[in-house]
Amino acid sequence: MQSILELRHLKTLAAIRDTGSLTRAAERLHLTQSALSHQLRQLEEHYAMPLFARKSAPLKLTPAGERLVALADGVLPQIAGTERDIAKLREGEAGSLRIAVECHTCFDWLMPAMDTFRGRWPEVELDIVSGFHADPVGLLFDDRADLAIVSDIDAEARIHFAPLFAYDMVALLANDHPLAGKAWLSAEDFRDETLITYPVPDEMLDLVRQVLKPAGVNPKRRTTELTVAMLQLVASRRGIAALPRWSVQHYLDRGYVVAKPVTENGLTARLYAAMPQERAGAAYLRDFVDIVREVSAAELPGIQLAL
Amino acid sequence: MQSILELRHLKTLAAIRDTGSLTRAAERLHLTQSALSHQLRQLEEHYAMPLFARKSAPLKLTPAGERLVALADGVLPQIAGTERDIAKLREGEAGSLRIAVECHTCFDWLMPAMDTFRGRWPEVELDIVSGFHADPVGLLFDDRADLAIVSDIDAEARIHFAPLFAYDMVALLANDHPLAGKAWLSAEDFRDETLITYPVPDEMLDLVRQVLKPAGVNPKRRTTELTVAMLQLVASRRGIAALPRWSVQHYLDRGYVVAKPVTENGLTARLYAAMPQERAGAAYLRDFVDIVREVSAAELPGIQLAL
DNA sequence: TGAAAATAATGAGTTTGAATCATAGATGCT
DNA sequence: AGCATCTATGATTCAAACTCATTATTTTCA
Repeated sequence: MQSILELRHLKTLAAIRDTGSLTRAAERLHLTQSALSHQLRQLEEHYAMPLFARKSAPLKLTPAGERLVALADGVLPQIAGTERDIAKLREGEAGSLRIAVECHTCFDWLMPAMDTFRGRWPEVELDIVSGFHADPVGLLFDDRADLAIVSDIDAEARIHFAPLFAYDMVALLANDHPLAGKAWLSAEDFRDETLITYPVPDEMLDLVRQVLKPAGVNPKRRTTELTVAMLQLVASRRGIAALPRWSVQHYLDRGYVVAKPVTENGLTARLYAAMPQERAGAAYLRDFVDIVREVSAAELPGIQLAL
Repeated sequence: MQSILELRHLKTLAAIRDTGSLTRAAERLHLTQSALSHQLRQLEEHYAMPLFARKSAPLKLTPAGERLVALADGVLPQIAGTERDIAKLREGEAGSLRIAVECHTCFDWLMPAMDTFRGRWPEVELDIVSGFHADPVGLLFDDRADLAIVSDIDAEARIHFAPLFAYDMVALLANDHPLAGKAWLSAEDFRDETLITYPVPDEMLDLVRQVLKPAGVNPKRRTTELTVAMLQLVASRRGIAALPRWSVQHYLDRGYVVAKPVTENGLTARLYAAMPQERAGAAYLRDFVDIVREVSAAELPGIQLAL
């Protein structure tokens, strides 16, 4: 009558607690909903107790379930810590992580991710390659950066692209803007407007690169460094901006401006971490990618981890 | 490239550290040596590092192995604690554990086992049924005890016998005793000696019940309550005693008296915990049995857990 | 040092059981 | 009510954990 409990079960329980449903937990663990249901049934049979109050959404834990989740919260970080320590033994404590960033909004999630990383890998030299570069991947080849945050994959043989997350870009308009009545905006809608952007090359603006340029639309421009300034200009009817929905959700909730999808199907931006192929196996680089995904999923509303 | 580590591996590593060999660890885990060897190889491949320094006995851990064992030491008790808590949720905190003991030497391991038990199950009423009873199992039927420590299994249908451990009984003689030259003692050797025992009925003395009585040998007796007093009498050439080897190892190491096996193959005593069948499933009773086995294996030299 | 004994590693074969697939049953939402 | 979403169940598949049989290695002891 020995224990059947394995770490697998603890990971499942923690995921269910985090996501509130078997289906979403299964997705996160790259398993099927059925697999988790079977796991749960096995545990409940073994302990001869229910672990979740069924017939309720979100799934609610029983005291026994709570106890197991508390165990998971205690144990899983210890496991992760040990595996990091072993990677350090294998690869050495040190290393460098110079991050090249091309997008302004990236700093919103990059800072907390770097904080977490610094705590876990204190010996790794952590830095941001300053300035906005038209070709951040080039910095990898020149050994001026170890990792670049990019928004598309160019088929570079020597570069490994690790998916981070995806999110919707939305166009922002003044509440009383004539286009505010439309369900979504087309490229043509931008032709006679002023486009408010960050001061970066066109190739780095998803809206321009993926929508306006292909349609031959090239509106007037106005630039600013700050997201709040862009919102201020939009609200003052000085033009239209396009930003990640998560970066402006706060202002949308307060009715400060309105958001419209770009094109009928919306405009989805995808972010990747680009690394030199031969170093992509390094534990601290892979852990950085994991941290970014964790932190972003927790802090940015409405992003998708699967892309 | 996610973790393959499971609790199974941690249990294996801890067992190897405790026993110092794959073979003994496998025995303890009720697996084959081959299974553990495969497990280890899998782990070492996954971490791309050796976990043990081969070509040495006892097996010596590498730093990575040490780290994993440290993890096991941190995690496994948490698992056990959680499973106890769940059992308490299922069966209630309370209960009673009145222990009937028939052997004097049992107190040597019973006290520390009870201490550990009290820490883990503070709500269970813990008691020793005092006095030495000729039929401790009878106390179970009368509901005057919940568990009895006995040295043999009578085929009682309503009683469950959980094996505790086995050990060798040895005869103790003064260093210059005439029989001290023999390799082992037969029943006949006792005929003209004085047998020094605890003051209990003959049925409770393994030597008498299993060796002397069958051979029709009934030597003179002298009794005392205390083990040290028995050793004192033996050393003073007042007679021969028979005690568990583990209980007198300390004195043997110091050459205070000499020990001889009884009969050519020795006299092996076996201890069992007897419980009413219908209550044998209770988590705290099963945990008590586990605690006794753990504590005894750790404190009593030369006992066997498998019997 | 060399032979015998003990222990670990290896590879093939078997079995277990964890996951998936397909589907039925619940539950919640408008 | 009825549709959409989520969970449970049973059959099936498949990976991998274990055992068995054997070889290789290490330790012990004459």
